[in-house]
Amino acid sequence: MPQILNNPMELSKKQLEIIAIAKTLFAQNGFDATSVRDIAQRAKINVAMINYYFDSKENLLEIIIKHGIEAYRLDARKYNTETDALLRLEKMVEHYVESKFSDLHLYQILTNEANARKRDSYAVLFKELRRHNIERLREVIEYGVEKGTFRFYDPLLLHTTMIGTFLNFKMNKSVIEEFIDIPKEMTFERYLKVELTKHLKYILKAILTYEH
Amino acid sequence: MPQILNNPMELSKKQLEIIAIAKTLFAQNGFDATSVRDIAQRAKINVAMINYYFDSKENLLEIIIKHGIEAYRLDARKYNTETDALLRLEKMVEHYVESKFSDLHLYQILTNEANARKRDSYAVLFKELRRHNIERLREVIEYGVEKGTFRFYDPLLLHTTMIGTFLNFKMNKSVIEEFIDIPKEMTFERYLKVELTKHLKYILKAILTYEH
DNA sequence: GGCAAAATTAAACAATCGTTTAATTTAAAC
DNA sequence: GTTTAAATTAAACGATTGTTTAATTTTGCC
Repeated sequence: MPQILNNPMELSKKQLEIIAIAKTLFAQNGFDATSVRDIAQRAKINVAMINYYFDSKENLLEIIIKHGIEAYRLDARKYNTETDALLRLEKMVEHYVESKFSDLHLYQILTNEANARKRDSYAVLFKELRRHNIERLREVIEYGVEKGTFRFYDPLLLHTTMIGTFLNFKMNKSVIEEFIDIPKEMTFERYLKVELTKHLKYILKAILTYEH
Repeated sequence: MPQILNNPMELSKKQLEIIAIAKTLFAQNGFDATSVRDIAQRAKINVAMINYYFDSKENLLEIIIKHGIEAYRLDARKYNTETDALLRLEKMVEHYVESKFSDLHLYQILTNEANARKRDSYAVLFKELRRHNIERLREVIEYGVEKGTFRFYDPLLLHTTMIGTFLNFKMNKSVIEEFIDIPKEMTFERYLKVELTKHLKYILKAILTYEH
């Protein structure tokens, strides 16, 4: 008699532990290249427990995504306090990077799987999330235009550049390590976060204030 | 007695046909989610022929990558004819987008697999390619700086933004189709190429001429 | 036409996959 | 302490995986 998962947010400690391990493996090796036995071994549980807890491997992925996706939703209240358009933009970038870094593994899974599995329910969730964030970006741009600080620029294109830069930055760890020597006292992730924030602020300001 | 593949560039018609089909499937579904039987069925050949021609599925992937990766190498002669720094930058972007679009499927495979399989030989090739292209970008930037047209900006970061924007633009087909209505007489790919080129030119010019 | 090499086939291989079963242990409730 | 449900286990399930085998067909050459 398996435990029924009516509410995906009500997860036991053991389930959260399995989720954390599965998330890491899915992000590192991909969904298909990760077997339920890999997960079970790392979590020190019996293989059958995964089906007992999550019904199926596919459903485990769905629960992982549904459980974490809200962390990536831009919250306007986090930056709308700034009245200066440039400062508001900067604050939005900080909030944006912060939210992505809150769960890097999940975001990698989302980008990998949501594109390979366009049919599934979480692809819809991902799309809705993207639409939400593009709208938030549009608001910040239009605010700056009203204030006379910005020229208007397509938020869809800007969002594409932001997401793309973020993902590529994160994926190219090995290349970056080769090109730049990171201060000893800094972790790579910390460095990534600081430099990415700086870079994104710079390019967004440049694009939105560019006189062509 | 299988045919030995001493020179990966000497491929028969049948082999090229298999490669084309495998490339599409690997890009669409991922390497692991594509079975050799899927490939054989689509190519209308016996499953054993894949091992006969390519030794193994893994080796097929390697041959696909090695066979096509050179198309992505930036060739300075394609844009160095321009003496104006801005025009040279624009020409480089055109050449850059053109090269990526010459084989979209392969580029998707590269980004998906080169990150999941850091150990393999083609990951090294991919890294070397990236290094080459970053250096070409650096030259264009420094040329503009010498001419007094540009301010210097880190080519690694710029390259990250270019690649990332490109990949995300390409992956988000469904979102873009929702936001923008594409002229009936235009294919989505064509639209993607035109808009991406325009966008990349704009943001690069903005970043490199930004007065902060 | 005969012959050797290459190409192609169906079938089987062992390994691994996600999942289910049925038995057993643990935990909670009374 | 007994009872009932939940948790956990080892084992097996059928399906699919990449690959190999051994037999057959096709091809190119003299």
